[in-house]
Parts: sequence; C-alpha cells; structure tokens
Amino acid sequence: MHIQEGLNPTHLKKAKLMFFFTRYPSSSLLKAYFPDVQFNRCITSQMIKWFSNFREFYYIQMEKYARQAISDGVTNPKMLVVLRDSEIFRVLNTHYNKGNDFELKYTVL
DNA sequence: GAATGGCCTG
DNA sequence: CAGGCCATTC
Repeated sequence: MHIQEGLNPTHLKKAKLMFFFTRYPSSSLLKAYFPDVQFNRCITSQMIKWFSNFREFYYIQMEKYARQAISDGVTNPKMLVVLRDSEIFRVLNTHYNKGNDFELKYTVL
C-alpha cells in the first residue's frame, strides 16, 4: 500500500553514507543501491543533485580546513593530520553521519 | 533534447 | 537541500 511516492529522509541518510564511498555515483549505481525507489527522471535528478550538494559542502569544508592550516603555518602536506577530535572530522561526521549510523574509526590524510 | 557538473541563491 | 542557469557531452 505504501508505494513509495518519492525520496524520504531515510533515503537521504543512506545517500549521505554512500557519499563516504562514492562522490560521483552514476545513475545506474544509484538505481542499484535504492531498489525500493521508483526511479524516474525527477527522482534520479533529485538524487544526483543531492550528491552535487554533498560535494559542495565537502569541498567548502576542505578548503576551510586547508586555509586554516596555511594560516597556521603548515607548509608540508605530510603535517596535515585529521583525527577524530579534529574540527574537520566533527563537521563532516555531523553532516554525513548524524547519529553515527556508521561507526567511524579515524582517518589520516 | 536529455543527462551531468559547477556555481550561485534562498 | 532545492531551484535556476549556463556549459559541456552525447
């Protein structure tokens, strides 16, 4: 009876988690990962748009992080380390993994 | 023409 | 995030 009209919050959350693995998912990949969605032109473009927005946010944060590092006097890229207590980590995790549905360890760039 | 990406706005 | 617009690609 619930024939899934469009995309719901759960789909959005799932898409955000997917972003950790694919920043440019093809429409075919999306269709494969969301079998419970009746894809049509609108739905597809909407989800494609989501990832576009995800990327925008992601790059803005990275640029902010980079600028901060530069102003902090960092000259060697190898000195750039992101740990779970880093601000960039907090921001990205909050945006893409609110509620910690995905268990994150730590990441070193 | 439709599908995407980038950029900008609200 | 959604809307709109322009450029690129096919």
